[in-house]
Amino acid sequence: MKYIPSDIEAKWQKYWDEQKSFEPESGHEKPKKYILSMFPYPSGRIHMGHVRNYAIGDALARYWRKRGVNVLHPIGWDSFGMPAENAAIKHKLHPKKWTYDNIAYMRKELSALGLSFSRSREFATSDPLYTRWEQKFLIELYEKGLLYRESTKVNWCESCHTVLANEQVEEGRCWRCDSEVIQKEMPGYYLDILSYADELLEDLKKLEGKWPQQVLTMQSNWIGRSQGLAFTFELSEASRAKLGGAFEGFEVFTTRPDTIFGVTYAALAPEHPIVKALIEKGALDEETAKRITAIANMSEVERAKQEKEGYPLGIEAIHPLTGQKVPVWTANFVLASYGSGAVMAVPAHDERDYEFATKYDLPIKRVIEGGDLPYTEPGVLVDSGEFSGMKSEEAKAAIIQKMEALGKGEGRVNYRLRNWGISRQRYWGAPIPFIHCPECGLVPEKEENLPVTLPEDVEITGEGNPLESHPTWKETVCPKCGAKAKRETDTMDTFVQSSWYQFRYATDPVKWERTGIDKEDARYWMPVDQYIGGIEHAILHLLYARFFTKALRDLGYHDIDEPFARLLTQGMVLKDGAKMSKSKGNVVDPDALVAKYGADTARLFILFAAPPTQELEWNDSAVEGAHRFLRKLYDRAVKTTPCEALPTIDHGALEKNEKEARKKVYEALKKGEEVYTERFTFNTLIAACMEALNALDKQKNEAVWQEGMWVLLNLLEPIVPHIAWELSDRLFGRENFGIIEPKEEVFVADTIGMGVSVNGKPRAQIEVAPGASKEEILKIAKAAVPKWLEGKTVIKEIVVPGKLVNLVVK
RNA sequence: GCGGACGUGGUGGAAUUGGUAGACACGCCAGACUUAGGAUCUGGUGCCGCAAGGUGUGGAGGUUCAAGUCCUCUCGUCCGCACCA
Repeated sequence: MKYIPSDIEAKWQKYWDEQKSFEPESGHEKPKKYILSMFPYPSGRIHMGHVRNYAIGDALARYWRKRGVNVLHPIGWDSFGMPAENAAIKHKLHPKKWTYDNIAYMRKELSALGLSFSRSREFATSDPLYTRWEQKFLIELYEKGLLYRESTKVNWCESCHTVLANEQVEEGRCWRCDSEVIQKEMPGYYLDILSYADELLEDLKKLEGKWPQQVLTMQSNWIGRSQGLAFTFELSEASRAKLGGAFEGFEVFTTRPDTIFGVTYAALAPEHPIVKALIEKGALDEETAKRITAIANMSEVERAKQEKEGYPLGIEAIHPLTGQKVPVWTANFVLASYGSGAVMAVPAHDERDYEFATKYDLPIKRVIEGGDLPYTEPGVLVDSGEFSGMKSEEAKAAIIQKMEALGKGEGRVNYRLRNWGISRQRYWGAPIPFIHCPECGLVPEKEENLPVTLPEDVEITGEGNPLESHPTWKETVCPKCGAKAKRETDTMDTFVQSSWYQFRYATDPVKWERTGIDKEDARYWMPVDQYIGGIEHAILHLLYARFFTKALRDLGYHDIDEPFARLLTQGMVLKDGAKMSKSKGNVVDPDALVAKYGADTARLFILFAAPPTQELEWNDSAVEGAHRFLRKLYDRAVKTTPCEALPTIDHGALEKNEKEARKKVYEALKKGEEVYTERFTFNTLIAACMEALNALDKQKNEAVWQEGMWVLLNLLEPIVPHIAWELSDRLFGRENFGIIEPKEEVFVADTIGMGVSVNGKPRAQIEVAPGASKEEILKIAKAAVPKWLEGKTVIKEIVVPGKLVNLVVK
């Protein structure tokens, strides 16, 4: 009988479909596992990255299912987004049709891989029912003050014609299309992620050891919490007069209040209101004013590349503790977007201030003892009035306290994190359910009118927002007063949808229709026990999803703090050392691979070639190798006699090769436990199975073969399910798909191999009886290496039972 | 610049607590079977050497009876952050 993957795979896929084999049980009594691979964007076809992602998730889901655990392993579609509109422009297809056609096609592709997804919970984020609940959440967040609308400078992508969140700008470029991002003043909706900043940071500790350290570090840096002192620099009287009394002073923030006595100047961002006012009043010479305006128009990224540059503003601020006057400058390195856009400058203890002071010949005053300037380490204060002699930490607290007592400042925490701008000026997204009423202002849509859906008859040109230019869609009435009003035409960032989809899956589909997230279901299934996805989402999606989970908790929808208990970040799939991409022409098509070798080979290779967290280099001949193993497994199984139960074997009566084969089989079984539950290094498990099959091949005992197949097919089922179900069905009626306990007797060896080293160099191999004493082992060891002991004295003997003997000689 | 990860045969990778480095696989070499083979099977394969033996985990030191594993320095690759006061 020949191994024909296509026949076997079609047969079992049909069976699983008909039997609804992978639906979770609705009861909440059994132990559960929620295994989730990040859902795909329906771009048209699946790629190898998907295959890897879902092969890992499927292996875990199938493993737990065999252990009798209630498993939720869902799939869905992150189906709103720009590419659908780009396709509409290019191919004259409606975004909705394009999207749902893609979903249908990709669903087939995934089915062909034999993935054990729950079909009943599949959905797309563009489904109106999903939008309905999402809009409801948004309105509730608004009512709670966690969503607001404001006009401010935003990141605008000229190519995508839309606003981007801070997280979606990478080195000044759009995360999706890589074109340059400009700053533009625009109104938009913001989610107050900042009010969760502390919790988001604090809860990273709970994920320690369960998420990759790298991701935790990235999130922590992104949140960027810093603690310090905020205080107001009052302007001198003359300076106030110069500004026409419009400003009393300006606020600054510092994390080093201990260096406050070292302040020799203050610096404002070029777009600071005081700078603007001075320019408007003509208080600065024309040349300088021009230059400052030019800097203010540069992006932060551009500015970062420039040398430090600044100009004296001709005004003075009063030091809050010494009363001395310090000059106020504007400088290109002061960020308008952080803190209050102004800083106190301590050149002696800050590298940037030092560089600037040196360039413009500003005074430098040391207030911390220590090495060469600029000295940025903490230390003992000098020349700091009543605080001299204190250590930095102590002084920080004392100075904050003093400033608070004087009413001149306060201890404050600042974050690098900004609030999440969710407005997008695009068509193919979830509408933001608000209405602009000339009388009542911003009004949420009534709940019974949800979801606010997209109009179907739109023209998509890539220019402007199609909802804005639609003739009638935005015309509506105010839900409050009934007057004529306009609908909001912004749609939501698609990251909103992926921030809570884990709750959609966790809810029974029938309950979902009626009530949205079900608290009891969420309590049972959440959090996701194992989440699997690419490292590229380390900040964006994973931070948003953590935030949204907490926000929904506080709206009362569930009581989970963190959505993903464990996270595995898979490595990329490469070919010729580069990421697969159409433009490089190095794409390996999963469909073609499945057609040629079958899904099992594709899955086996992708899990065997590298541990899941590492990059995986594609190798066609290694795929052949994986296929060869499956053919061999099939061939040997066909030659094995079927049986109904695990055969009983008298281990003591076996030949050496037979014992060895059993040992390898049960070693593989033990490895399986570890790999499926803790380590996820499927490559080592597959290697162990290969070793076991090789060892079985070296003996002919029928019962040993039966037992070997019984165990190996069980172990391999999560990885190569079709062939495993087929063979197990024929040989054992699938009775072997349960928990198999390792048989300890096979690990009791007649003799144990040990290495003998002399002066640390391996010289010989010996075989000793299992219970041999140290003396006996040494005797055998010495007899094995006469050549190396001749004429020498043994001065030290080290015996590590079962491992090696090391003789130190002189 | 700062932070992190990694560096093992021709290749992908094993080595879980310091204890026989290179499991497993790819490739390659030789042979068997065959009309043929890019099928299958057998054997070999870190490097140098006919061998004995030597040598070997990016490099240099160190700790230890023993180091891929621990420590110090250094080189390289990749990733993240990048004036955040």
